[in-house]
Amino acid sequence: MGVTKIENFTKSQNHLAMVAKALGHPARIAILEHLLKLNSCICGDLVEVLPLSQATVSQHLKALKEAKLIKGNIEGTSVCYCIDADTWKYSKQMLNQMFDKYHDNSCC
Amino acid sequence: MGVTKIENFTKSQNHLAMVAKALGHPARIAILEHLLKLNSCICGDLVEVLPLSQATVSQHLKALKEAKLIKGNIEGTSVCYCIDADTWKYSKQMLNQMFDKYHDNSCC
DNA sequence: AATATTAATCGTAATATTGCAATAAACAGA
DNA sequence: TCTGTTTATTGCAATATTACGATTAATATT
Repeated sequence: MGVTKIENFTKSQNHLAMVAKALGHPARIAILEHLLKLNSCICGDLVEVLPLSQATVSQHLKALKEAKLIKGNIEGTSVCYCIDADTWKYSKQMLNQMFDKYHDNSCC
Repeated sequence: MGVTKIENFTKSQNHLAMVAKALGHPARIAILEHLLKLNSCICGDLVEVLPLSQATVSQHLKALKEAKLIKGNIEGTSVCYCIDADTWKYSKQMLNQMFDKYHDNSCC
C-alpha cells in the first residue's frame, strides 16, 4: 500500500518520525548544514553548492519546510531560508529524550 | 528517478541521512521505544504491541537492522532484539553535533 | 516422525520519493 | 512594457516504501 498507518501511533511518535523522515536524505542534511554554517539566512545559492538541479533542490527545500525545520522569507526576487527555531529546539529535545533512554545494558 | 545520488555527498551526511531515514516511520520509532522501555531484549511480542501484521513488523525490523540501530540474536525458535550500542551512541553524537550547531540568531 | 511455534521471505498492490526538463510565477531593472 | 533573474510548480519516468497474505525455514514439543 505504501501508505503509513499514522492514526495508530501516538502524536509524539508521528512527530519524531516526520522530522526524521525529513532528515532522511543526504541533500537535505547538506542543506541544513549549509544553513547552520552560514549561521544566518541564505538566499538561493544552495543550487550552486549542491550537485542537484534547481528543481530538485526546490523540492528538498519544500520537504524541509513541510516538516517545519526551515522557514522561507521572500525578499524581492529571491527567498531567504533559515532554520525554524521552534521546531529545531523541539525536535532536538525529542530526539535527545529518545536517545538518552538507552543505558548500556544490552543482553545481546 | 527515485534513486538517491549518494556518491555526491559526504560519508557523514550519508550516515546521518541513513539513520534518520530508518527513524522516519512511526512504527520503527514505536519498536525502538518498546526496546528501550523493556531495557532488555524482547522476542516477537512486538507483533502484539504494534497495529501491524507480522510480515510488516518483520520488514520494519529489517530496516532497523540494516541501519544497524538494532541487533537480532536467535534464541531457539524466537529472536531476541536489542539496541546496537555502537550505532546508537555514534548516531546520538552525530545528531547532537548537528542540532547543537544552531544558535538562535535567525534573521527571519 | 509429525506437529506446532516463531520469524523471515516472496509476491503483489498501492502509494511515495527522487530527479530533471520544461514551464510558470513573481519581481527587479532597463 | 520588455527582459532578465530567481524560485516554484508541473509532468513524467524510475525506483523505493509500506502493507499484507501466503509460504518457507528453523527449531521445539509431542
